[in-house]
Amino acid sequence: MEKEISTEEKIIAAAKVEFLAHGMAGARMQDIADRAGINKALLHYYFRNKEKLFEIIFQESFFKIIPQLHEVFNSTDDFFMIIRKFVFVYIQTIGENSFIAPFLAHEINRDPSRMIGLLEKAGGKRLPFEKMVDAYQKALAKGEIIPCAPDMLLTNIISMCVFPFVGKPILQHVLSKDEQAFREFVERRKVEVAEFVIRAIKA
Amino acid sequence: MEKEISTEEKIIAAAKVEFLAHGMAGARMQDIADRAGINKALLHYYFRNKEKLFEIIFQESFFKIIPQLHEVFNSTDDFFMIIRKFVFVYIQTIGENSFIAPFLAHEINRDPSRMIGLLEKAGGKRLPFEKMVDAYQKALAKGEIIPCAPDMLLTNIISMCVFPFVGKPILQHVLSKDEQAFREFVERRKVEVAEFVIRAIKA
DNA sequence: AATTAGTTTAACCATTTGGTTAAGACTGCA
DNA sequence: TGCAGTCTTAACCAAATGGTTAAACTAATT
Repeated sequence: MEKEISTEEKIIAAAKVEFLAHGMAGARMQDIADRAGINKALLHYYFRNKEKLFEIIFQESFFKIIPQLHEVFNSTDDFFMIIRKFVFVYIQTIGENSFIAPFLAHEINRDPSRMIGLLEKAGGKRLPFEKMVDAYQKALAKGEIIPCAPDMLLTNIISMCVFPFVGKPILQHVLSKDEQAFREFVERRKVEVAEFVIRAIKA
Repeated sequence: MEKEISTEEKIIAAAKVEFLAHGMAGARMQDIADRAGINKALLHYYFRNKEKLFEIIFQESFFKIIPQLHEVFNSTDDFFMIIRKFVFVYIQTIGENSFIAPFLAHEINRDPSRMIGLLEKAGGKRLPFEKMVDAYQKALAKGEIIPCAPDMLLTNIISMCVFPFVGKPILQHVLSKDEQAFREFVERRKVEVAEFVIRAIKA
């Protein structure tokens, strides 16, 4: 039985590779067409123009690594377990699509309004942080953690989860890690980052 | 007494703005010329081509926020003070040039070899990490800290210092901070990140 | 077989973009 | 004053790039 990949799917896949590698400005429609095994005219037949095609890739990438937050913070686990799960799932997800983080970082800095538009349209207005603050306050009331600004805490956690992928080439070089060693490093971080955070905030 | 800004300086300043805002692929030579108040031919008279001009901006940006590491780790301070100084200086430096971090992140991911070439040419081959390991081992021997992988520790510290600038638009939105609030947030981080790290590793 | 709608292609077009040319202006200096 | 080197400009060029057109192919539908 065959795979049956539609032309549209081939285009999307090719566009993803090109846009993630070179960004909106650096990607070439001709290269996308070549990679998809079609010609430029067909590309424009399926997706009117570069902007439209980019929008699709951006959106798909964005929602692949942004909104995992909600579910984790909804659970009835204690605060430390929430942190463990959050870190694990987040590093796992980004690691499976490791080119997305630097791509999004660049494109969002270039035009933040695109991201804001997406969030406003799709999401129930920025719940994740509020949910996280709730969990934090409960833990504080139970005396499990020391007082610390939740915005600081969340920023620290996200930074440690995301940055290794954005700064991968620098870290790889500074720490003398080849591809294999870097993968193992990321694997360890799935649990060690959480323990690091917990040691920093436990009462 | 006049300012006396040479044409060359005007070009560099203009190129910096355009390249940092749009990246190599997105920046336009015409825009750089316009911003510098000259025409394109003069631009090419001073800097042969786009690549050459980009190289200069990249290099200047790179060495502005990368090698602060050396000096801090050389001091005779105890480990905790080293961390405090490192975090403070690093966030301070990046904060003063807040567009450099996302610019470098993008360009280094696009072509890591450029960074590696720069480091090999200019630096005494990746000392910072070794220096940091030394300081770590001394602190461990004195029983000041618990055992923890130095590569993890360094990655955590750098992540928390750098990421807020790379992911600024996202963080700003998630945490509902306007420009002013974000500046104050960064200001607080200059000391709080270090204390966070210290709590996580102290014996 | 004829019709029709969706799909695919080769050739073409207009604009943008990095880069060049040739000539003029300004400067210090003999 | 004239000369030489530096600086500056308007006009121009070739290639790349996003996008279009019109024709042709394919597969169901009548």
